[in-house]
Amino acid sequence: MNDTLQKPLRKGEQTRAAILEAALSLASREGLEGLTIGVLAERMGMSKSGVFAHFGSREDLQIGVLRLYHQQFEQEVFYPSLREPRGLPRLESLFARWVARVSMEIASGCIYISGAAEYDDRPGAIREQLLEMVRLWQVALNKAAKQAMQEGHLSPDTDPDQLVFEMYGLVLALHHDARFIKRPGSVERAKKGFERLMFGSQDASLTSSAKQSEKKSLKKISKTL
Amino acid sequence: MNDTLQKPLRKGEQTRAAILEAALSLASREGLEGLTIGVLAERMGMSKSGVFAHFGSREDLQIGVLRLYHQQFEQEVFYPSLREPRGLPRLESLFARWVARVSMEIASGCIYISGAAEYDDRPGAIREQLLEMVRLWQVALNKAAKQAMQEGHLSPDTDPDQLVFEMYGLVLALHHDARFIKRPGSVERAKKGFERLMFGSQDASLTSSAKQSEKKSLKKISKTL
DNA sequence: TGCATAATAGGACGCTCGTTCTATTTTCTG
DNA sequence: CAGAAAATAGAACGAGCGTCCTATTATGCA
Repeated sequence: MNDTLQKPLRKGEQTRAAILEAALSLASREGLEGLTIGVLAERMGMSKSGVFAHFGSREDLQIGVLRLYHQQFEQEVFYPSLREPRGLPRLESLFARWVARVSMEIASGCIYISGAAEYDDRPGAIREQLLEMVRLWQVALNKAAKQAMQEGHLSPDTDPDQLVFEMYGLVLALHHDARFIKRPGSVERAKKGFERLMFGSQDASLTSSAKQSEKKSLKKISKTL
Repeated sequence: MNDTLQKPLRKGEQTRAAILEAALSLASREGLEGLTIGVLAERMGMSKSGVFAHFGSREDLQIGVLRLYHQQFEQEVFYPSLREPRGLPRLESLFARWVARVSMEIASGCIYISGAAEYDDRPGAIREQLLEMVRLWQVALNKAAKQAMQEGHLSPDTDPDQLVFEMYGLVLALHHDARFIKRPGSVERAKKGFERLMFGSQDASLTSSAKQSEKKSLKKISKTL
C-alpha cells in the first residue's frame, strides 16, 4: 500500500474554509438555526449546490461552523492565558480575555451563548458538539480556580463550581444587556462583578445593623420555595 | 351613544384564549421563532385557517403569547412580592419567586430569556414588545433595590444597577446550566450567589495575604482590555 | 325558533427550505 | 498538453411555511 493519506490541498479546501468563515459570521448574527444555505451561497457568490457540495448536509455545515468558532475561542482566550502563571493571574486572564471577546462580539453575537438557547431542547449532533465545547470551557475555568486555591490565592473553602457559575452568569448578563437591551456600561459591570467575586466588596452588602436580623428571614424564604 | 364597549364574550374568545395557552406552552419549548401555526393547529385539533383567523398574522399571535407570558409573570412573581414590606424583604421575595418560576420552567423554558437571544438583532414589533417587558422587570428590581437602600437595609453606596445586573446574571446562569447543560444544583447556586450579593461571604474571596498584591495586578489587566 | 353573524374547514397560492441529479467548467497531474 | 478528477452550476423535487379565499357549520340574539 502507498501513503496512508495523500494530501488533497486542492482548491476545494480553500473555498470550504472561506465558506465556513462566511457561515460563522452569518451564524453569529442569525443564530446557527438561522443559518441558511441559500443566503450563504448568495453571500459567497456561488450557487446553492456549489456550496452544499462541500458539506454532506446542513448539519455538517453547522458543526463545521461550531468547530471553527471553538478553534478561534481557544486561540484568543484559552491559549494566551496559559502563558500567565498558575493561580489567580491565569484565572483573571481567562475572565478578562473572555469578556474582551464577548465585548467584541456585541455586534455579532457569541455562538456558545446563543447556541445554548437554541439547542436547549433540540437533541442531535449539533447540541452534542456544542455541549462538549461549553463543558470543556467550564472545566478549564474550574481547573484554573482550583489551582488558584492550591496556590493560596483563593481561600481554601472556596467552592470552584460556585465560582464558575457566577463567572458564567456575569458574562451571560453582559451578553444579555449589551446585545439585547443595548445598554452601555455592561462591560464595566461584568468586570466589577468579577472583582467582587474575587475580593468581596462593600458595594452592595447589608448594613451591619440589618445583617443579623435579615439572615434569618432570607433562610426562611429559601425554604418556602 | 350607548356603552363604550359591548362585551363580546363569545365562544371565539374562549378558543382564542385556549389557543394562546397552547401557543405559550409550545413557544416555551421551541422558542417564539419556532412557533408554527401548523403545529399549533394540530395540537389544538383545528385547521390551520381556523387557528389563523383568531389572529391577523403570525406576528400578532407571537405578541399575544408574549403578553400572556408577561401577565403570568406579573401574577406569580411581581404582585405577590408587593405584599412584602418595602426594602430587603421585598427584594428577596422578588428574587426568590423569580428563581422559583425559572426553576419550574426548566422543563419548558423562560420566554424572556430565550426571546432575548432570538431577538438580539431582529428588529420589529416582537422585539419591541419583549424589550419593553424585560425593561419593566429590570426597573422593578431596580426600584426595590433603591427602596432597600432608603430603608437602610443596604449600604447607601450600593450601586442598584450593578445589583440588578448581577441578579440577572445569576438567573441567566441558572437557566443556562439547568436547561442547556442539565446540571443539577443550579438552583442552590443561584440562591447562594444572591446571599453573597446581599451579605458578602468568605466563600470565594482572596486570602488576606494575597489581597494586597493582587489588587494591583487585576487593575492592570483591566486596563489592557 | 329563525336568522344574521361569528367561527371554522378546506383548499390553493407563492415562497423558501434542504437535498438530489445531471451537466459543465475548472483544476490538478502524469 | 491531454485526460482524469474535482469543483461548480442549474434545474427540479417534495415538504413546510404564512396567508388568502370561499364554503360550510355553529353560535347567539330577536
